[in-house]
Amino acid sequence: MPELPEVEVLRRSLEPHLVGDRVEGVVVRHRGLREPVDTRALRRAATGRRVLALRRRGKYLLVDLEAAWTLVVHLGMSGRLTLAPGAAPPEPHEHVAFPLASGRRLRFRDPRRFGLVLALPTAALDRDPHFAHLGVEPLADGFSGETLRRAAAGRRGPVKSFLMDARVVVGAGNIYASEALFRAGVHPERSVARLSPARWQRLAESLVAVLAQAIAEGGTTLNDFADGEGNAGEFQISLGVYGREGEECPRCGRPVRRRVQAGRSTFYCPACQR
DNA sequence: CGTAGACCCTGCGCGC
DNA sequence: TGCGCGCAGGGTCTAC
Repeated sequence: MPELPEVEVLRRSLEPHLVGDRVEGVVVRHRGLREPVDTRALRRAATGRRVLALRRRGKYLLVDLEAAWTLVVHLGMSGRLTLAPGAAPPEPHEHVAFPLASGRRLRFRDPRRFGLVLALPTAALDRDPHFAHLGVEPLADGFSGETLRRAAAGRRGPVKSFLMDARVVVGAGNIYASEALFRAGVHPERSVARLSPARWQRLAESLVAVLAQAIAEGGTTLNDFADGEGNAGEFQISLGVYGREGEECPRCGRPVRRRVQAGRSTFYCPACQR
């Protein structure tokens, strides 16, 4: 479900409802996520704390709490984080829930259990192994083609894998990597060693533009993405190539192709992307 | 060192 | 209708 735009849409939708509320407890129904849920650590960090702010780093949602604790939530492929009335019965796959002083419940649901919920000291986030290796934020000031070009120096391999490498730049997953490459006219299998500075710049600008537009349109809802209030996104209407194998390229009209790269589907137009 | 592939897990849509 | 297969928005570990 979630790449950078979806997590950012979620953050914005939850923020006004969550900030100022207080976590009253932690309910863990299934601790077998990407990493085992540490119930005691979550309770110690969160119980009785007010929510101070919601932030995002890459595809991680960060819930800053009093006493310098931060809840870290990653949605994996199928995770959802929503606010529910406190009396609502647990949904299927509602693995972790946080009852709130307002009477509501923040619930984490994740059928595939590739997601993550943990607590860390706020000041230690950058040093934590989950974050220490992460690359630049594409929507931060200063991100440019030069950022990408420098990171690619001495590297090999296809540019699509490079764009999805969180050690380089965070936030682009399978959808937005394909879309940024399409907008930039860059073939997904082109080697990073063979891209001119001008084309790196086009690629960086395309990535920023596609992420920003996706956020503005509420994210991409292919199957089940919804923000914290349950609203679906609309960016899927604006997708140029992703999931459109065989359909007409919106630019040249020739059929969009799909091929598997590093185990993931890549969609592209062989005529427009070189 | 960097890259490719397997793997974690459940659910859905498709073709037979 | 039922069943098996392939596929799915992520990340990490291992083998080369």
